[in-house]
Amino acid sequence: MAKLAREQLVEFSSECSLPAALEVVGERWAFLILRSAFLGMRHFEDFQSTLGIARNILADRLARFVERGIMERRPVPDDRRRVEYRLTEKGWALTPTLVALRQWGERWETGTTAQPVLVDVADGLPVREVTVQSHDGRVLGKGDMRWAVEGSAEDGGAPAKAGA
Amino acid sequence: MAKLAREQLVEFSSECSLPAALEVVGERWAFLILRSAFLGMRHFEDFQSTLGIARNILADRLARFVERGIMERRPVPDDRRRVEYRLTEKGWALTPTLVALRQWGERWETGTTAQPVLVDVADGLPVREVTVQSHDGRVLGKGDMRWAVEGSAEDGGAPAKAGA
DNA sequence: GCCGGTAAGTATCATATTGCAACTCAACCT
DNA sequence: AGGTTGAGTTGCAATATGATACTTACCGGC
Repeated sequence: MAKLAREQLVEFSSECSLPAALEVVGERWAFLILRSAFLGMRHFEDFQSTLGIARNILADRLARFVERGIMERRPVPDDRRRVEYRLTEKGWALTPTLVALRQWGERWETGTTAQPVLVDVADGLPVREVTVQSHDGRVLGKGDMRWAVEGSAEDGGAPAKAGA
Repeated sequence: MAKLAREQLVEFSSECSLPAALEVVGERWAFLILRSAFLGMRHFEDFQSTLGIARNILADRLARFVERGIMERRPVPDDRRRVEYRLTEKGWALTPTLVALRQWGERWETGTTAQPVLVDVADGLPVREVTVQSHDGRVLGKGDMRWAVEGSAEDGGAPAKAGA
């Protein structure tokens, strides 16, 4: 990726949506709680006992998730002690992020593929590695992409319309 | 995604590589520092001034990144006060995660596409949305994937061996 | 309609992490 | 020499996290 001028970096820093995302999922435990939710967990006690997280922290995180629209909190009609936390569409939309992070950990940290594995329901085969791809689906490596500003065609390429 | 038995969830929790990944990039500031590095920043003062992070924390994060193999620290020969921090291959491998997170923030938090945008150097067009895909490249949505254990086919497949 | 137990939290206090500002210290610049 | 820059430390205040204990509402059996 080509270097940018320093002013552009500063600008990027201030208006990028990464900080916004991190405000929601950047705290300790956030991804781990989400992972449990992705796997089907829904109740306070389940999150608590499997993760070993302190109860007050868990309560705080769940409340924040609900507040930020990542999870929905709803009482269970059958048993009025129980409450269900379930992912909203916004929450499910974090799947690629979570999978990418896990795959990175497998490749570069643990070195092993852990169970269970995420597979395609259609054929039971494991999902692909999550990658950054061009508009037409080519997998892009480190040298194949660059940061571009607005409609500036930089090296003569087509005007970059909003998208990344 | 289909639900898993509770035992499987617990097992997953303990051996999944997500915690391993989070140990490296799960702290506050980690992704923001990485973002700056992806954009081409290399020096302590640049990270510090653009991010506004406390100097001691920055020093700590950079040292940890180096320790974990995400960045490489090397003195600049021309000016022996200066030090360069640059991403290793392992660090660059976090690109999909970072891009996925940023895209999520754009879609669900800020609602706008921020500058600069990541584009394909070949044609200058913005990269695709990062998605989870099947082995043959179909984009998989929430209902199109499930967690499966070992080489077990569909439901009731081979006995799920624990461990690994 | 009491009793032991479960579910989802709060409250309290100890420990860790972060943030801020000032300081060091070698190296460069003039 | 004297001032400045780059890359950090140091010391202390402000937050966040963690470990228990406690509370409240509810269930199911008797």
